[in-house]
Amino acid sequence: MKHIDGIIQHAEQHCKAHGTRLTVKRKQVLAGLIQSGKALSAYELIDFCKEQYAESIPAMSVYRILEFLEKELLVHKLNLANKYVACAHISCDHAHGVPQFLICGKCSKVKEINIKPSTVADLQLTVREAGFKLISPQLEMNCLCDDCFEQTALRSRKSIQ
Amino acid sequence: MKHIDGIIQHAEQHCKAHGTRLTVKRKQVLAGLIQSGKALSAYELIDFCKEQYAESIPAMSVYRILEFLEKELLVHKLNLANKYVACAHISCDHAHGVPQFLICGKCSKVKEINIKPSTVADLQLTVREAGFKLISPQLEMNCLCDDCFEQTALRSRKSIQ
DNA sequence: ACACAAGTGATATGTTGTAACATATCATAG
DNA sequence: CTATGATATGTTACAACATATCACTTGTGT
Repeated sequence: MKHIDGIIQHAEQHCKAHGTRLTVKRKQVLAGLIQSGKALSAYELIDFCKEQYAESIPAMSVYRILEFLEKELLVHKLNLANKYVACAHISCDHAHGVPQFLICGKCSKVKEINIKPSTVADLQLTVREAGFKLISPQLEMNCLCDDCFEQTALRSRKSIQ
Repeated sequence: MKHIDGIIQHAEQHCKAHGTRLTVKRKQVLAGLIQSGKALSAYELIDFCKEQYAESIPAMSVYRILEFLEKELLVHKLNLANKYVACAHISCDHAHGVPQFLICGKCSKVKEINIKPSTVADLQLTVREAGFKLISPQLEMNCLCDDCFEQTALRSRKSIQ
């Protein structure tokens, strides 16, 4: 796909600017995540790469590569789902806000949105009052996307009959 | 401990009212969680019960029991940490608000607090606008508790010298 | 007492992630 | 152009968390 190539190129520039290298394997992993368009576990990503690129990447490497991509802010780890997803703003140059992830529990679709700063401030305050320090304000919420919601609604309507 | 016995008794009433049974094993698991006073993984809980009650409960049973206790709202699962924690409001009769969990990444201490309804409303709105349905508004955030924060601050001060 | 459902045990297996160490590749100074 | 160190990748083994399946026990209502 042309679109993905563009993103990859952009990512490569980004890495060069940071004095790091976006190697072939790293490109494959990143491209796999982008192409799949959803959150994948490390092992799902391995399978995906094997099918797409006939390239078998060992689990250990995938984890290291994901770690690298995370540091470069090209990928986010979803701790709730133990999955990884390409950053929604790879090709934007503007600074990222605090990401909030909505994870569809059925199809793993992920929507990355930005939390209203006032809401973040609210949460931060509550945390401080409770005697804790926030490590990362990244929020993750288990959801259903509207598509999957429709399907389950349909199914339950059927099962009633 | 007297205090725990009281909570257990309260939980038993709660179950009876729901037409479910708080069996011996279930009591042990719940009591273990309460007594430990922090979040435990299923396997940590097994060890804890073995030491405390000289009672070895197989992993499978513990998972089933935790699932039961979760349904009864006596225990919460912390998906971020893959751990389980006794509900902070077991002995209260008032309805629960939306729980927000602050999880200390160092010592697994967990503080269960309630989110301000207005903040919850904010989040819900954002989610709906993004085309998702919230399953459970439970929030979990990776934090450091003040104690652990102090310690790491101390250590880094030392290491500088 | 009997039948049925609920609860528990035992074993195997799946999934996610890391540790430890070996090898390969790249960049560049001699 | 090769020797060197730094970075990246491969291999194996295993730890931690979780579920599937089937068998056995116990408790409850009739």
